Amino acid sequence: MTTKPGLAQPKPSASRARRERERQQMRARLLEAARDIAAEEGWNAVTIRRIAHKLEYTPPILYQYFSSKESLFVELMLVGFSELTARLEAAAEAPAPQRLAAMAEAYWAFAFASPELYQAMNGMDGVPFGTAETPPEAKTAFRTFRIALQSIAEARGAELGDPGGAVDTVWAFLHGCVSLAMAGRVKGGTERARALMLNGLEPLFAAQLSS
Amino acid sequence: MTTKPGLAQPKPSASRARRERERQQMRARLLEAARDIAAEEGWNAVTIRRIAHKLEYTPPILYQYFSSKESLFVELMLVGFSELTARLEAAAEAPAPQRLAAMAEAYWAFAFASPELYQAMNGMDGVPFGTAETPPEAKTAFRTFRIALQSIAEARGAELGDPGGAVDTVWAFLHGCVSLAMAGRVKGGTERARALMLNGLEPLFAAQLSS
DNA sequence: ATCTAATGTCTAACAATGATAGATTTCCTG
DNA sequence: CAGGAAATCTATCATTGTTAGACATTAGAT
Repeated sequence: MTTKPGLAQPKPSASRARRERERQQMRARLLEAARDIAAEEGWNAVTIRRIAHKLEYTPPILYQYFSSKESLFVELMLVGFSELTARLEAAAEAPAPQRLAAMAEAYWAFAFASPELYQAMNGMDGVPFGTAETPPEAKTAFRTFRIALQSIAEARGAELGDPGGAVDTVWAFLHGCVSLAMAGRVKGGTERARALMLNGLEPLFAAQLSS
Repeated sequence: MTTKPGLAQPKPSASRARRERERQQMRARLLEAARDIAAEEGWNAVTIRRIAHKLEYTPPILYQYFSSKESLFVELMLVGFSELTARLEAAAEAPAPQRLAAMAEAYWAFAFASPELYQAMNGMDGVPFGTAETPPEAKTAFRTFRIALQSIAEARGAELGDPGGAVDTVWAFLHGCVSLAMAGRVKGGTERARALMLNGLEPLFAAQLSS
């Protein structure tokens, strides 16, 4: 043995990189398959065998890329936060007077464009969240939101008394509106729920301003 | 056959009533067992065999009282709405100036006193809600809330521009706060989440007043 | 070019789950 | 007491997530 056998140093040889890339692609394909099935038939229909079959593999293949079915769900949750962040960042570019509404509409649009991801992020049984530490993808989404809210306050010549609290408050309201709407629990349907959300947004935000 | 065999008339004979009563008691015991297990170990641990074993029965017993495991969940959801209604009604007795906060605290207290029911009511995968028609238990909770909000508005010499919309809006906010807090996604923990909820409540409600 | 070791994938099986059919017991009613 | 209905159990099913071990393929060193 010419080298210490303990920790295999990366050895960035020729095709080592390709193998790793292919591995990541396979992970992505598994995630996409699970997501597609969930989007079409709901999370109950997402089974290991269905995922594997969709890619023309056999069931145990999943465990070469994820430690369990649940860990695949967790990863999809992170994908969800990333996609949400992208939409929030885009909405933050809106001119200041409409920026608040744009953020809310971005949140809403994400939820209804990808309900399967939204469900994976919120409340789907089996996805722990607060139990472990908050994942960085969620922190990023939160930070994007905070910066946007602060910029809106600034544009009004005020500032947020408690920026973190303001984000939590607004986020909770948006989530509540989406959650009830998605469950079909708002009388006038989703269109009305969206209007109620936009109505409540402004006073809720204004109350977060200080000085 | 002396009578039409089609629809068996009730025949309210002697002990027929007791049988029916016992049947309802057994249903209640099954529901309670499921709820207890969920409260102690989470909904994932609620299995047909666990429920039956807890009552010293064999698994198929459940199907003599419920058409499926899911239908038992749905029934527990209804129990949840009933218990929530009871708390809301009690809170509606508070003096007008504190009544709004009392309603919110009642909602919060219910959620954290019976998280297993709260989860069964909201978002737990496998419990359809908006799909079918809204169950009467949920309508009752909603109505209790609406009457309370209207009474608060009246006490302030105003009225709600859109009573139904006001309830949906406030409800969404409360649900969002509880949901995020329960998932451990509010920075300062549940105590802070509760404070944020109470802070946001007033401006959100005030914006629902008209004239 | 060939041998060896690692990597990827499959076959076969496991225990646990929700659910059903049919036998069996228990209990009411006539 | 007899007959039937109601309640419960035994045994079994297909499906689920998961693992162990065999097989094949490829990478890297000789």
